[in-house]
Amino acid sequence: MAAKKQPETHKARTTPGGRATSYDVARHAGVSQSAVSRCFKQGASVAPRTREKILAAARELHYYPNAIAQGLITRRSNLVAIIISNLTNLYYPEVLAELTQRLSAQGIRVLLFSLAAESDVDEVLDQVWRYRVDGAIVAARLHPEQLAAFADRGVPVVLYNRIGEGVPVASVCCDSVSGEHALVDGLVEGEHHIFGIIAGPADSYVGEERVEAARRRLQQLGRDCRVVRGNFDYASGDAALKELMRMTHRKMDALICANDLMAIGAIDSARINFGIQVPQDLSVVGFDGVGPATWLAYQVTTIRQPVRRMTEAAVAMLLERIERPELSPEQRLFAGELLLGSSARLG
Amino acid sequence: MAAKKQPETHKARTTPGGRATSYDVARHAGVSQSAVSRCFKQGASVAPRTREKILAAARELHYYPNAIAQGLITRRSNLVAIIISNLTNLYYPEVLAELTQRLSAQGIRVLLFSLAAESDVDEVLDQVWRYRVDGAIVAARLHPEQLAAFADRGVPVVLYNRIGEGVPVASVCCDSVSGEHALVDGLVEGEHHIFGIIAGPADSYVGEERVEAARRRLQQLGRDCRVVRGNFDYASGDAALKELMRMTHRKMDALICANDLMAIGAIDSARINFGIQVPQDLSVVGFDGVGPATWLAYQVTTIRQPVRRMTEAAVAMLLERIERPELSPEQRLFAGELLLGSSARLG
DNA sequence: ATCCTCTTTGCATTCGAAGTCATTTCATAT
DNA sequence: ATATGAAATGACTTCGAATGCAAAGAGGAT
Repeated sequence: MAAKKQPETHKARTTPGGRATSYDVARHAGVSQSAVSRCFKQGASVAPRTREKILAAARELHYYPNAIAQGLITRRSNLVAIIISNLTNLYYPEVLAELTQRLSAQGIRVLLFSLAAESDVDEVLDQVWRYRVDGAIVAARLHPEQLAAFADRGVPVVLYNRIGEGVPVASVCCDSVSGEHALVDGLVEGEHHIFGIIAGPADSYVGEERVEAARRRLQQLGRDCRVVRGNFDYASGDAALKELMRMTHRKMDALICANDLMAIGAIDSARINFGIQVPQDLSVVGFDGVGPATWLAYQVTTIRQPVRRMTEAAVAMLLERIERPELSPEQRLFAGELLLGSSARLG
Repeated sequence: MAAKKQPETHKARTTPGGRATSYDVARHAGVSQSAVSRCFKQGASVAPRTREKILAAARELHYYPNAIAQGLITRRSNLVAIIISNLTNLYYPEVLAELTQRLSAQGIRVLLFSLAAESDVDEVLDQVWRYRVDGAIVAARLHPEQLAAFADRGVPVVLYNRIGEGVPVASVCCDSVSGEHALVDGLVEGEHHIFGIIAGPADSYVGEERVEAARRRLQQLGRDCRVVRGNFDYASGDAALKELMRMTHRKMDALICANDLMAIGAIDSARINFGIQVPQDLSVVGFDGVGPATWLAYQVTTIRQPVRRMTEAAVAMLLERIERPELSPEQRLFAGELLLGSSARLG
């Protein structure tokens, strides 16, 4: 009947209000705490009858293993930090949702950190260390020292759409170069002459990379271009377009934008503020393949990032590194898909 | 020199790779572990000189208190679960970012759960219990039993833009009724005659509430209307518009949409598929006040939800209830702001 | 110097589950 | 019936920080 003897420090608490512990379940089922623990561990040795008893007791007491206590003893929190700078980017929510669901499917929980300003990174990292996350997926700019901190602490990181500048880090990116080449080549073949570029903010890795790629390709093909900087949002697309129209005396006939949102802002601005026809008078291309890019009013010709494959790769790489921290940094580059919309006349 | 005597079970580990514990810091500073603990606790009694020594040692060893261990002993994880059904909704990313930042500012971390399907709720809750979150903010549909589970376990919840159907629960919502009244009144005064409504999915609380409010108001004012169901996304706005045009033999001149995204889909569809002028031939109104609603091409007349105030309230209510679990459920209703765009001719 | 109070400090215990090790149970082989 | 190995089980310790309690120290008043 009664279990041999259990340290009586754990007094009976039949869980009203408070939550049941493995001791409660053990007492209820007339077994030891160890048995309860084993019962919830895959592949442990428990007799079928005992398991039944324990599971019944657990169900009755609404027992759920305390992940906090598990984390403490196993040194595995099953938590992964996701650090994203600006969730309002329109492209990130999709990424976040995908990552979260994929990690969940692997039994891993997401600790979300959303930055209002890049300067908040250090405070965020402070918390990341405290929670002993098993790893991190980062879509925000990290200084080399910050990356080094991850390495020092043995916390695997995977960067999303950025690389460790100078420091080797695992990362997944969408290939800006091939994407921009496809766009530029198409535009050039489409007989455009005056090129404009709307760049992203200077501190954006992909922004700079895309613009550089486009610019170089244009140069290779003997085309000149004007560049104006935006900040990835709709309003800056509008503003940049106005600026470019001024700079080119309204002669610009091809516009390359560092992301879709600015492309959309520019298209609206061209049509509404200047009465310009897109794509007849002006071809506009973007990058990302966000939802609004396919809206009837825009149908932006753009490069769609393979978000599903990228997030899948990010999660896979992270999990690999959690299991085997010695794995060397690897960079995976995914080609985007050219989405032929009707915002540009490609050749 | 050496500290009196410390249980020698904690062997010297100078933290290379592994992370320093309070014992490591204690040894390094020549004090007891308790002192280290107190040093990191607000308002504890530590002599200034000792504090200095300890902080220096902590800095040197890169010590960060283990939040997992803290959570175990204090029974406070400082974690809050945020459960959101569809992050792709365009409205939620903003909410999520706000919530996350506000909670962070309060020293609370966010455990994010994003649902692919509503049926996943139970699995998610399982994890919520395991992680002993201090509370939860939920923007997803919960059954009464699921809500009861929160109450049983003493985990405070705040619902966002939904209410506990039947069960009293703390919640913040944007007032659909006053919002729709303003829109409907404006449309009626603007001399519209054939009204259409694009509803949200049947399982959306706000969707149903908005449509009901609009419908009743129209009825009060003696106007009839046709209702077609969408699912809150762009494509369904397009589809619903087509359906409504068919139903009204293209005579509809006022369209009320349960959210902005469908309003935008409908506007595009009207203009592009039917060559209808908005707002000259058809007035369209939405709800939410999401980013794209203010784009030049749309300028949707809509009700903007006071997201900042709502998230602030949600966080405040949750924290209150974490401190004082006995607080009774409260429902806070925020009036939205009528955003006069140019997608509708209001009187 | 003595006594008393208030502040510092350390010891020991606690949180809840995992896992090591030793012991018991049980089925099978002889 | 006995030996043997495998399976099942329990006692105990551990993870890292917080905290009640008692002891030690620091000032102040007398």
